[in-house]
Amino acid sequence: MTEAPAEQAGAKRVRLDQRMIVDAMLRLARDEPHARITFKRLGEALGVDATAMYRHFRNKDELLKAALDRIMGWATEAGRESSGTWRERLEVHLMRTAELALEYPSIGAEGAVIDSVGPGDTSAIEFMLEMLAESGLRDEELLRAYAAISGFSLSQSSALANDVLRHPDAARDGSEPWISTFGSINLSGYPLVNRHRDALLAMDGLTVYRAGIAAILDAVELAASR
Amino acid sequence: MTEAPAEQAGAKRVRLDQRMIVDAMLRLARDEPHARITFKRLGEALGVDATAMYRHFRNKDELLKAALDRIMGWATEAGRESSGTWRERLEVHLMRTAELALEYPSIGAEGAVIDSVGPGDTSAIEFMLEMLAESGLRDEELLRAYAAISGFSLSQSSALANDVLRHPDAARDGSEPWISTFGSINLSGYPLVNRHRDALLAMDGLTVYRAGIAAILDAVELAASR
DNA sequence: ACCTGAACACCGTTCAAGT
DNA sequence: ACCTGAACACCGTTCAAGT
Repeated sequence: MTEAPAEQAGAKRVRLDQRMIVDAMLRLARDEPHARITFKRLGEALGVDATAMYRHFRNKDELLKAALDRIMGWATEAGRESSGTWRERLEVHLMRTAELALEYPSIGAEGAVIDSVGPGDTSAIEFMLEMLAESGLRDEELLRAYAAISGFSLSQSSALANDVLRHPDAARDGSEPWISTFGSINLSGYPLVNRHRDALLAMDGLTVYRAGIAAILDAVELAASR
Repeated sequence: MTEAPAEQAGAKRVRLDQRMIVDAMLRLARDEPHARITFKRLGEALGVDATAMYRHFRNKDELLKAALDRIMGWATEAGRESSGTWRERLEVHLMRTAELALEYPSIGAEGAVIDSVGPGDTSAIEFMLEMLAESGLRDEELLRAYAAISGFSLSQSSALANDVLRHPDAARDGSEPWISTFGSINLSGYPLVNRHRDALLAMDGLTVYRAGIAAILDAVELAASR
């Protein structure tokens, strides 16, 4: 569609650095939500050869890691800037995580695959531990709660992002159905599925995410109250 | 390594069907846990050209869907054959789901990406609804619980499988660390991460899975008791 | 020191040709 | 009716050559 847009028209040779590349990658992820990012597209967007990125990142995984870390940092900022109870602030952070995964699908999709462990990721862990410590949990219980929450949040956000990425006509607000169809299956053999058929098909991705978060946080409150 | 093994040495022309292809794919997924399955490898294993599969499946996604549905069916069988309380039986099913994803990494990795919606998948939904109905939950609460559990189980199992798939030396029993390293990050800026550093690094994938399942089922019991 | 561009070893998928 | 094999349009990655 768009002609290869050299970012600065005058510049003969573009001077790259890691920051610029990650910026371009994030921009691309947001602008082309239904396409996996390739070095070719990235190079076009930066006005640079497709292989130029290898001067600054060992491989594509390292690049994705850096981009993912930025997103994790943003999600943590949202949590830090919020006010309210520990649960409300944790929910702000977790919802922002899913929103950002949906906004940058090709990055968010990697959330379950890569552990970035940069400053953004580490600050997210710190924030979650902080909120859970406020709930009253300690030691092993604290860590189990962190595991449950971060595991769910990352892997389910990644699933939501993958859904957008793979379906060219998918909405980006988490409103894609969790179960798209029962196809040609005769549901008479599955009485409960049959009874709840319409409700199951009406359930969207973000609803599933919210349900998981709510359940886990209910369990955290229960454990903390004992 | 291995020479292209035509399955039946005598057969001039191999006669394919969907079942054979899915069988071969599952065998390959189990035997080569650190490699994504390609049509080339699948064709070699079946003694057939790489493009022969297109007679039986529209594309690779449809094939993966069929294989995933088989796995979901097995996980459901494990739950059905178990005895005990609804929670114990549900746990059997959920643990089996993760185990199978780890045993067939290249199939399990797709669990969060594809909704198979074949008989295996549908029977899994039916089983989960059945167990949750036994807990006493009804209607919206039942569906929210189902959403939380199936969302977590599928997406987190898929994350575990991806971990095996992408790391050539990864163990296949879920014992891969959830956080592999804090790299070069100076943890003095993250006091809680720093305090729990060793415990965080000691946490493995299956522990995270168990923690999530336990939390969600605790919440289900809490909701059911009201 | 850093970017280019040819080259390599793959992928999934299509399609005309075989049997 | 079903499998073959050449061909296509991609990928990530390497490396010698440029500047």
